[in-house]
Amino acid sequence: MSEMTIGKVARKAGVGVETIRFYERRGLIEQPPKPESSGFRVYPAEVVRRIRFIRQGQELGFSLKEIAELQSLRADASTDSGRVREHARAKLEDVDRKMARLRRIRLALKDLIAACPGEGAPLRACSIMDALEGGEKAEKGPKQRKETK
Amino acid sequence: MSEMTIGKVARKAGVGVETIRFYERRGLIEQPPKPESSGFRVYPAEVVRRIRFIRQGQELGFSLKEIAELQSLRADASTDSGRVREHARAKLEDVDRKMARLRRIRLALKDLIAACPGEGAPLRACSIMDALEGGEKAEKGPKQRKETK
DNA sequence: CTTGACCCCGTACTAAGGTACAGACCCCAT
DNA sequence: ATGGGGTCTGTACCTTAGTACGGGGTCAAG
Repeated sequence: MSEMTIGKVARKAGVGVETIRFYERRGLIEQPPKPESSGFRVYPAEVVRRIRFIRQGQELGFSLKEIAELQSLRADASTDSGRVREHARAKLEDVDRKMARLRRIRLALKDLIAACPGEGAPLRACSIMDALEGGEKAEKGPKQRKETK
Repeated sequence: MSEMTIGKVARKAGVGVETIRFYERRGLIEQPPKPESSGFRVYPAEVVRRIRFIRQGQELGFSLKEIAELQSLRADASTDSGRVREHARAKLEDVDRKMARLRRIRLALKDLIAACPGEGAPLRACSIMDALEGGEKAEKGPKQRKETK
């Protein structure tokens, strides 16, 4: 039951079959065995998970190249675990940065929502940029410093 | 001091001048006044912030179109605050979804790092996909359900 | 043994988001 | 007044990530 043709994988993963072949060319998913005569790709169920991982990664702003790197990060007997660890650490920092930014945007959106009354109410003026401002160390002091050039 | 030419803005924001003009064409930054004779764009300091917002948004997986929408979300006397609130709420959910995904990837990376010993050590086999598996409600039961088609 | 639904490969086309000229203009320091 | 930067508009080109064929093979049902 865990073997599927490309079309079925595509439907399950919510992408087109062309996309799967494209990912294969890019090395994002290993090419599956094509049993003699029939020449059709036969996929293990797991590939659906991998494709979904790819799409989620993209929605988070990772390029296909970065996603490939993430996927190839694996700790096992055949890899240099030190290098993998370092690489993973770098990616982790990346992720943490993204999360920090999302948190700021999140707060800005909440500010904005709070500024918009439900039905008839005060309505404090507010934009995303203003709201972000609040979240940052807004330098209030005298504005003469640096960047004279 | 707060007025700048395009080149200076570009340097401060860390992008090329062409990029700024491109954003202008796309309506991501309003075109600044070009004082008579000189014909050069003159920018207020604020535009640097806006450009940085655009770039951060992109790193988080928002398209320029979405970023433009975010930027135009503003609560003030001239807008329909109800619509703005709804829109902001939708974006907030978007952001929350992204954060949830990042958290999963984050945990997977930590698993991976933990699986890689510092200098000589056990080394548990582990890949991103395996680590993500752990984070999800991995259905362990008998695998015969649904998707017969 | 034909027909409809899939699959194969290869190549071409798209859309988004820039990036790079070309040819001309402006400005100010020497 | 002139030369080196910087800017203007406009068009062309590039990369990433698909999407869409065209021409052909496969497979199971009827």
